Amino acid sequence: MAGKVEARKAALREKLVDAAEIRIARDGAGALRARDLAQDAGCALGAIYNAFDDLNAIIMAVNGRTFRGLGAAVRASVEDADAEPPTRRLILMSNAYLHFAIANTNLWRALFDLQMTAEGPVPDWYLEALEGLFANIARPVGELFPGMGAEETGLMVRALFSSVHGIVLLGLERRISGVPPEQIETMIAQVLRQIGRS
Amino acid sequence: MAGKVEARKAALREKLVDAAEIRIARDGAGALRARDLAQDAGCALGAIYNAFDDLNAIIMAVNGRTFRGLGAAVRASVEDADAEPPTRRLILMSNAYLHFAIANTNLWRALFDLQMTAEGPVPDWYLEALEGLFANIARPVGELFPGMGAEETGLMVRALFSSVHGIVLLGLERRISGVPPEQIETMIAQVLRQIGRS
DNA sequence: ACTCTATCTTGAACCACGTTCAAAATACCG
DNA sequence: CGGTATTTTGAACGTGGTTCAAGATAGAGT
Repeated sequence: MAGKVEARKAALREKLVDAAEIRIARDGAGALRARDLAQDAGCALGAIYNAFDDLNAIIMAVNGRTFRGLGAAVRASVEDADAEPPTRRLILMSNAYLHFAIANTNLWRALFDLQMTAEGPVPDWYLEALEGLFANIARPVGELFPGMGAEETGLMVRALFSSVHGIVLLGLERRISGVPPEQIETMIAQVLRQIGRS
Repeated sequence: MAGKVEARKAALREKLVDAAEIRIARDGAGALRARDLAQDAGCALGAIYNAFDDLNAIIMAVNGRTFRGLGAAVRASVEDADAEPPTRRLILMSNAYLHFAIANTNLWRALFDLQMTAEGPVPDWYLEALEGLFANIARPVGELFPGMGAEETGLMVRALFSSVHGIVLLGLERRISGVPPEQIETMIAQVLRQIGRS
């Protein structure tokens, strides 16, 4: 039984990430407590630090799952929409982004919270997941601006993603924006339609 | 000497906010420590809680200053630009926003960090400051879309602000965006010019 | 099967931090 | 100047992430 240790460790890691996902989804990443996690996973407090470097590493593992789900949601929103005009596809993806953020607010927020906490480099899979999102946006943008150079197109893709992200981010902050969620779709459509208007 | 106590208290408050501003600007709001602050202000640890409810209240006081500075910077950017076309004025304001964020990254970040921490309502002055920013944007937007209803215009104003905010936010996160600061202006201009194109 | 060694697991302990509070100092009033 | 109210103080409390030495366990060699 050479892999027994490995298997136990992997099982513990999975239990910890499961528990962390549930807690982050319910209470936000800032409310994650090592002692709660140990209790949920049925392990000792110190065992967490055998499986992961620190709590942040667990949050990053949860972020990995979240990013996969987000990517799938965005991709699915345009899966059968090849025939739609590019602006329409951008709006479909943005709405998918919005509804993912609404349905998983705390998990989604954790994705962009690595900012102020950690200093170290962002893991590769994180950047790759982001590039995956950008790739979806790049197709309709390329159709909208056929004459645009590659570099400028890349900037436009990032600019559009950031714009939609900003609208969703502030829009979900009801206390600040004062805008009901239904109106967020309207704002996204306003901006994207103006941009895509030929 | 009836006002002596008041004056001392006010002086302490000011010293605390000064010290907090310096520390937040240098290390970020998350690195603010009550003990450091007490040392900087030359008061006892507990005295902080005589002057303010808690550390968050000090951060909010700093946010008040930051918001005033941000509002002034944005206003100044279009002060002598009445003759410019609306799109140009939107770009001027956005660039002012960007450069304020670049020059005061940590202070600017703190403005939008009240999200996950506190639950209570946002103070009135905060919402008013935000409305002040929106009012600046509303003028050029009104000129760009003369036929638009008041409600729709309001949404467009918020949508544009959120878009620029998103571009600046992710743009300054070099680790994520991989876009050099000079390119952020380009992204803003790309989006705003597309939207304002008549 | 039985060591023996390396590894894992455990939870008490450590440290940092926000916040509180009773005592000491100070201010204000008669 | 004496007495009361307020403020200031910093030690102490509670919480929470992380560590570590001791005990438990697994796998290899015989």
